[in-house]
Amino acid sequence: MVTRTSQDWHGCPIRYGAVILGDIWSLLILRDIVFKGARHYADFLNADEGISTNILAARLARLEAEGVLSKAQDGQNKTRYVYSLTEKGKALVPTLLEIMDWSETWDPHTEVPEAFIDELRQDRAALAAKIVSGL
Amino acid sequence: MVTRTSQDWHGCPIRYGAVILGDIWSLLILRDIVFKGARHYADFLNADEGISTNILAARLARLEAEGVLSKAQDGQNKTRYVYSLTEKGKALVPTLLEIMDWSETWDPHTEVPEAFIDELRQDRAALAAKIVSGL
DNA sequence: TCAATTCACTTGTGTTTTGCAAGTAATAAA
DNA sequence: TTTATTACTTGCAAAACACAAGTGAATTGA
Repeated sequence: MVTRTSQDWHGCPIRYGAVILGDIWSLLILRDIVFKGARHYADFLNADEGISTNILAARLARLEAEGVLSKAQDGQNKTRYVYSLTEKGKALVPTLLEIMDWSETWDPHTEVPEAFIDELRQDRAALAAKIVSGL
Repeated sequence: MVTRTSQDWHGCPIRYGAVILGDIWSLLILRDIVFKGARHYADFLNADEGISTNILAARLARLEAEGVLSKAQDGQNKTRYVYSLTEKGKALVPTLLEIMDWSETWDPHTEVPEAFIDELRQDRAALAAKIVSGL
């Protein structure tokens, strides 16, 4: 049987995607890195979503293990690590944009800048490429 | 345009989307309804993912409360209920397709029929419309 | 007609995960 | 040398979850 923590989740594309996207904290970490310029542990902690430090550490480790994030030392400073998206991680940007489009349409409280949504709906691929190039 | 330094998005679209998509079971329920023709409680239970009955009931209730699913009596039979996607729920199909595209690309174990992936990559909007029309 | 079965759940119990507070080790700055 | 920063780990209580069993309404079969 397949449980939530099972390693054997492969085969179905939705189920595979759910390993990363089917988790609130992983989604918010990706958001922070793509749209808010988060790069360090403290950036994610201070995103005001209230993630616990142990959960953040676990999620970062999992995203790294899944090949979505990579972790590297930050220059000279040996206490700092920089988290960045791998190619596999960057390839999730269109999915994030699709979620944003859906939320903007269906949630009355969601407020995305109009220029952004216009750009998104006019040519999503171009916007995705632009965002990825700025990462 | 929205830059990485834009901090003040009043209703964050990713966070809103995470309410529904940031949950493994909700994603799998949506998959079952869109791609496997699941309509009844038992269909979701027997999807061989090992969801517990209490969790399934909780997720169906939440998806209904969020306006993604609707629940109706199944014809004469008063013990059966039919779950179906609302317009808001149908609007999630493109996101599911995007996830499938990503998984097919990045997970070597994911197996999506080639004809499906071809159709998806050639004209995703058309495929989404076709799937939605069949729901 | 009435016991058996189907269906959609709910309840109880033990386990796992999470939230929260505090602590730690390694560097860096003062 | 002391204090601060950074990225965590640890411990504990609370919540969520998995699993098994049970419930009640409706339907089917004899």
